[in-house]
Amino acid sequence: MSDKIVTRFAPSPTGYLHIGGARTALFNWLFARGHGGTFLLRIEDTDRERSTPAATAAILKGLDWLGLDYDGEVVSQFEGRHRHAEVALDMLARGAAYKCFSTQTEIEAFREAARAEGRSTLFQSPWRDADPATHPDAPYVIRLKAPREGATVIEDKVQGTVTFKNDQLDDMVCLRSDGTPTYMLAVVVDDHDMGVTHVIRGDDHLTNAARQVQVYTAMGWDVPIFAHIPLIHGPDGKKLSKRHGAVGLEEYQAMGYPAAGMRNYLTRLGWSHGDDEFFTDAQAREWFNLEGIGRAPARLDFKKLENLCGQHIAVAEDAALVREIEGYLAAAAKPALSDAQRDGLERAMYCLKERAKTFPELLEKAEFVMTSRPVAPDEKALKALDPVSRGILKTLTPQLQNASWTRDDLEATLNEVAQAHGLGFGKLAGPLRAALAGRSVTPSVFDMMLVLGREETLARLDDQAA
RNA sequence: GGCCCGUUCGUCUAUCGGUUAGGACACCAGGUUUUCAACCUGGUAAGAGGGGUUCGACUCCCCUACGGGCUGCCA
Repeated sequence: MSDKIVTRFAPSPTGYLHIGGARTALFNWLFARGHGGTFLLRIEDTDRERSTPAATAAILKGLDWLGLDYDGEVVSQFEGRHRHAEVALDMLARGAAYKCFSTQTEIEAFREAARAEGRSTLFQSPWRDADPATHPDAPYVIRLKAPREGATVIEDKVQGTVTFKNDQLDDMVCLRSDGTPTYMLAVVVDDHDMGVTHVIRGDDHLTNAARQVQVYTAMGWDVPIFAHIPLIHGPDGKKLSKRHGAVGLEEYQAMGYPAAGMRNYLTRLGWSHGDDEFFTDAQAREWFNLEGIGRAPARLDFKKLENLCGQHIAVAEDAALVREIEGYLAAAAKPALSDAQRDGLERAMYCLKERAKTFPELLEKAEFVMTSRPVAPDEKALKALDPVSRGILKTLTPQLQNASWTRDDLEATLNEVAQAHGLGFGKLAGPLRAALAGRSVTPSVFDMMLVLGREETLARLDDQAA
């Protein structure tokens, strides 16, 4: 295949960016970027009732956070409505479509009767072969004159060859009675006009694909390559919904997952490249292919997400992490970092990033560098600061006064002190940790001393010493 | 109801007719340890059920069960 690959993500702006939609976008992006292709974004806003600018904004924000950049301008499907109508009229002119004057109440009655008799509820319009001379002066929709014999076949890259008998497919509405196009028509026209070569989308569109192929055929257009990917399910195997917790991508940012970890997890969910679990964006782009996509729906597993996120945090650059954490704080509506905190965080990052899976966890361990004197110990820290321990801290100060401030020397000094008191190092580390951080969960005491520096360290010890 | 898709350890998956069915996360046990995290060693754990086809099926076919999707002048 020498033609350039063009993919697209086409969400409808009716809410937040669904986690499943985000994965669909990711697959399209990965496929395009990995093959030197183009990744387009089109907002399916033909449903004027439900589409909102806020939802579009949420989608853009979500894609931006996930790091999925699209080529060109965002396409509004609604704005192409005249073009869509033009195609509908074209099909009408060439006899591939027809005007249907059946009212919605008539159709409803037809379906009810069909249901009652156990017949197929697919609507069969009496106007399909009507003589135009008999057309009333009334509102009408334009329906596709779909073939009734034979079958429509989808060659799907994920689902394989899927055959639909044409008598199972109805004459879909292309143009509504108010003259606006339906989604079914609009996708086909837009995908064709935008030169989309690969349609990668949720498998809830698999049946739709058959109807859409009929439009391509009616217009004599090339049918794109389809890849219908399985939907994501909740931990209980049911379709993912709000009762499972987070479904909107923005919630994941607010929970403090790094975007890189999210990308890795989402890529690996339902797609595989041998036994590779943890990979970089570059590797993902290089490895991603349609063949590796599974056919069964996958369930969300937060533990695995966390594990992957932890690995990505560990290998990320310090400055980049600080920036991403600031984004997290904003998304979670938490107080922003002060300049001093930002500096401290970056200095301490080297010892924080290897022990956290999420940003809240990282920030918890960063507390020692985020607070300023006097440090207020929490309950657990207070327990470590009993009178005896406070006494030991006091004897520590002179030793530290003259110690050279390197990890090795601090370690040696502290071990000596512990021995002098006949204690294991653990007994000394507890109070030290409490005095330095006011917390019981922190990086190693040596790292804290190094990050804090001699002066601050001694001051904090002095605050708690007795 | 009709049509379509799916079903390997708890979870994500490898396998593409011949394997002691592999890996990762999670879990359990032990080790290490300065709290947390990490790390080391070992372990538990899977082909939905039933029929075929075949010398041989997780792999191919059929049926059933279960899950999902579509069946809109929603997308």
